[in-house]
Amino acid sequence: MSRFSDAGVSRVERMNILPEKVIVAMSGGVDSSVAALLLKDQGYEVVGITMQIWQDAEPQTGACCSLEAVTDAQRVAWQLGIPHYVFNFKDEFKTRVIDYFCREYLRGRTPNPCIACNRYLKFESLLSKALSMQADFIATGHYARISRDEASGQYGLFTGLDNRKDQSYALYTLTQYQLGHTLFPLGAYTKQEVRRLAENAGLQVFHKAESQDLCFVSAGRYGEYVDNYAPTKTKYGAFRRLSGETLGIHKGIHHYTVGQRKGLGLALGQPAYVTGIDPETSTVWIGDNQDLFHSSLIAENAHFISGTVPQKAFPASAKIRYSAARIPALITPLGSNRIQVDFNVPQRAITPGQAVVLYDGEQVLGGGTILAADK
RNA sequence: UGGGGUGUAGCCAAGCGGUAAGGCAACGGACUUUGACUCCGUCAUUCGUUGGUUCGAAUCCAGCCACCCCAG
Repeated sequence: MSRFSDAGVSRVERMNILPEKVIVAMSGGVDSSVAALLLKDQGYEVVGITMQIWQDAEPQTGACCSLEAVTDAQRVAWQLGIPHYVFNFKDEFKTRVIDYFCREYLRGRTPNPCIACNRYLKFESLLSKALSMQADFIATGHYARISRDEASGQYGLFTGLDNRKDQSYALYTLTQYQLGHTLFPLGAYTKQEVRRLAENAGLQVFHKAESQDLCFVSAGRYGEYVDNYAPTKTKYGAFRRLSGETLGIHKGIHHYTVGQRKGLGLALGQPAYVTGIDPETSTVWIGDNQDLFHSSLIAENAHFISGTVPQKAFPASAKIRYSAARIPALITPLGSNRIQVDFNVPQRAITPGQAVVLYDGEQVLGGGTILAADK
């Protein structure tokens, strides 16, 4: 079975017009490889690009952008018969992702580097680069869908059809302009189907493990990463109960996040969780699981994909972390790009720095950065 | 150096003569394109110590050591 069967002849070629050009961000993984494969089969003029973002000579393995990624991506591109280039985005990655990442932790907040990487690296820097190369689109291996409403001309972002792999959460910052120049070829596929497509096409990456963990930090050592990044700004502090009782000494607020249980070293007889972080006093607040539930939050830097900021409260569903269910909520615009989200059901561990993403069914409406849990 | 009490894994703690529960923590794994959560698994050949009694002791007895409390 070969992907070179005539089943792949695209509508574009049949229509006998110049094929549209698309730049595919190839990480060397299964997903972006199949994205390129699908686009090629659909008749696009496909160019593969691997974004070089690692900082040192010690790139991580098993992450989305490691050094091995380049050779894997090259091999796939060669198999597909498409050009492949490696572009250096090291400096931008440093300022837009790593600096942000460390800065947020030092502020007692919990960053989401994947969202920042998507927003600035892929859909600003890479898109800009692609357009300068006369490309019509960029494409990635994200599990999400884009559609255009013919009547209004508006683009919509939707969840990936494979609910287990849906990555729309990390794409909520996209704009109409970006959506108009983006393709997500995997949006209608399941992970299983994607692996099968890769296997059938003879791509050796079909069995590669899922990428996970931070791509720029060794597994499980992000705390040390921040320590090294800003050795003079990290400092020890106290674990304290809401009652004021001091329970112990912690390694620095950047080692903790709201809802965290592991790594506290507090043997209290009951599981202990981080309920809050105060950067002013370097206090990490400790409580029980039940202390983590809140039904309301305030988010800042709200973004609406439609480009129109709602003026009055509206119902939607929302999720407060990547792997969470969408929960019915009432969204209230507060002005200054802030929104209030009131959930029907209390949510566990609403965490400052993380994103709250708003949905209408399967459509992503937008989102914001959580400032604080409320009530 | 009077009296009383307690000594079981990093912490808490069952056990009361029949061959070391449980919780917390820790560690490992699964899950996961962020941080987390969750789930699964591992974790005392040994019960402060030295002897004794017994077929058999963490469990009974004695000495010693440590800590705590109450007294003068």
